[in-house]
Amino acid sequence: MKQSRPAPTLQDVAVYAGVSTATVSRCMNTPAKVTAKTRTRVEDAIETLGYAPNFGARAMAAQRTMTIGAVIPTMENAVFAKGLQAFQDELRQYGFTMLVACSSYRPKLEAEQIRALVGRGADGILLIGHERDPAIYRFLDAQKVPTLVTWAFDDTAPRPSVGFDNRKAMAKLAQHVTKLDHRHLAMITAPVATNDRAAARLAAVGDVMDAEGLVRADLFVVETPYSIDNGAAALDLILQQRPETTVVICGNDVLAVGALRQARGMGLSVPDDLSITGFDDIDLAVVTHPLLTTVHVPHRQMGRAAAQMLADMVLTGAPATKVELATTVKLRDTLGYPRQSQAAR
Amino acid sequence: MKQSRPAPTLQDVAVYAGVSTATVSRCMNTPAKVTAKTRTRVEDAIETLGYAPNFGARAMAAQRTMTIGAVIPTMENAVFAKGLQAFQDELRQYGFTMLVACSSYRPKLEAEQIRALVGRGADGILLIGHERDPAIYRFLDAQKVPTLVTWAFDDTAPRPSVGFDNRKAMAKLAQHVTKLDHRHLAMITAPVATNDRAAARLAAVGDVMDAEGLVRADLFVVETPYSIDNGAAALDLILQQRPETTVVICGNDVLAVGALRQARGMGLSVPDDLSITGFDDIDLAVVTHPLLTTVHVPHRQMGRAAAQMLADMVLTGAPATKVELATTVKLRDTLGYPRQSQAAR
DNA sequence: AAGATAAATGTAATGGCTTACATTTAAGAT
DNA sequence: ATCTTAAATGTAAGCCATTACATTTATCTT
Repeated sequence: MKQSRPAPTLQDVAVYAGVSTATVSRCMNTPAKVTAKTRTRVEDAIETLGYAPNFGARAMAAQRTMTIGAVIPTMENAVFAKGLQAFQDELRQYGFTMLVACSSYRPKLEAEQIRALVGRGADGILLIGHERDPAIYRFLDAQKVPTLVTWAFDDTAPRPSVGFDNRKAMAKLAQHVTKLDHRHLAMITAPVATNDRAAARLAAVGDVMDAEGLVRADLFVVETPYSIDNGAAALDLILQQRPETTVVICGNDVLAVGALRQARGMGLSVPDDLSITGFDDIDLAVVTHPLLTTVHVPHRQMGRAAAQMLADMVLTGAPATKVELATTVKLRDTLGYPRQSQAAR
Repeated sequence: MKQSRPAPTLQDVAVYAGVSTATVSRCMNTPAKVTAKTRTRVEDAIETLGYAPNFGARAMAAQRTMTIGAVIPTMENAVFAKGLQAFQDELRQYGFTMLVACSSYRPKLEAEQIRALVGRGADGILLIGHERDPAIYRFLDAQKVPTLVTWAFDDTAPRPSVGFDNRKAMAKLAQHVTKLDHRHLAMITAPVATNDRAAARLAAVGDVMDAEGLVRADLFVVETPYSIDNGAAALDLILQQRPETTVVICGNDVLAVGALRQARGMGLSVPDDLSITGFDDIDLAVVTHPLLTTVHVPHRQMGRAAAQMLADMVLTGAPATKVELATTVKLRDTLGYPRQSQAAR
């Protein structure tokens, strides 16, 4: 068991190299302050002893960890994976290391993980979406850990954030839909209770319906967790309950792809018999047939921008700001005119 | 800056609650040993002060972190994301926390990250693939950190591992290919230099060619990094250089999907004009048209099994073992007879 | 009600590293 | 050669939670 582990310490290295612990420490942190000769001697000692600095001790002594924590809902969602990869790559430029935790969309778990990350000495925290128990924000404030919210942009929220306005973005797409004269809309969305991005996208569709003289309450909504199969099942349900539906707006590409598969499996032609739209513009969207109409989100850019901002906040105590990134509607091949009004073409 | 951070300590909590630090510590670690009354008092203090235990100090004092480190090539690859998610979920059952780092297929970076993870007190390490600088294994041994290799299985390797035999798995698929009478094969693979899984898959195709009386050296190979676009470009190159090619075996699904897109974009019918196969069986594979013939890898199962094994190794010092998981060839719609011999159908 | 025993709590040493400050060594000036 | 001054190195205090051991308090016997 671990107890028996006699890992070499700074002390051991110092003795082996015949210098003081301070010198060894300097070799690792401020090499310029050490003679080349002693440095090589120390480096050799480190190598032969197989020494690795004890991070806990270092964090405690230095009061700084050069670590940023990120809590995302899940790694399985390609959008987070992509954004996070960019975030990490950029962070490395600043000398930071990233720690990830996944909350599986469970608020309790998220709170726990935030605490764990802070306890681990994270110098800054990256969070997805604004909405969470105020106690968490209070905690973060008490700990004075700079926190950045991403994947969402909300002018009214008090926190710094780098993201896009989910409501605006989805509204843009929904406008395209209504402009094509669709009157019977349905939506497949991720569960909105613990996901403010999903909720915003759903609300956006309602907004547009209102504006276009449709009845918001007429929108048929199916909530289901993120997966291709669930998207397919949801479409099935929609067609059963509301066969008059002409367009299915999906809260994300994965659900849309599932819906698309199901529609085609049922012998429907997309978009001639039924239109389907997605959101995120992940790789999936450009390999389906027909190509998915969706909303492009600049995941990479978002990750990179978030890294720069958070690094700044931590390093220079930079003031909190809000950055809004633009999304673009990608009109591809799954959105067309509703079948009733095809003559209007 | 961080320096000014007066985060509450155990001491602060103890004072606030009017007890000793030991009692506070016990409240958190062995609540049964504390009176309900004092416990609530302490918990209140923790809540109001916004206290979070300092992980570094805890690790140092307890000599154990309940943390497992994982180093994967990249999060952007869905297979790792999926496996890792399962790994993490299972790990939580045992009370462990997972730390992830991404090496971007750069051996130097991987070594660095392994060191960092060990320094962070990881009680165990999960690695992808066997092949790496022996110095790393020596280091891990010196530190006595249980290490598990996954995503690969190799009887001859001395380390414990949970995975599948990439060579065998690809050979099974290649046999299906040759059985269909393809004689002009090409392969699109990830760069093999720092990726033993990719190398094994490539080697497997050669093995089968040899066994079938083909000339291994005739296999036209294109190495390119993981991305849909790269897969597309590679197909283009193949068709330019070896127009007689009848089947393109891809090292993974992402490359295959790119190749598929390109083939169809060039007006080729798949599989009538050209066969294409993938590897991994990720979501992408079942949304393309036609459906991708590929090798199914039990990512989730692998993640779960790895978690159990590694947790055991850490907790009970369980002896190192090797577990081989089975893969299955998914014959879907992108593999058919070569065009020359269509008459043979 | 006294004594024995168990439960609850407290005391203080410990772990590995960084860094302010003290000291030694080397380089440069005359 | 001698004295300044700067560079290199050393000394030792502190960061914070855990836990063995000591002490106090509560519970149970008889």
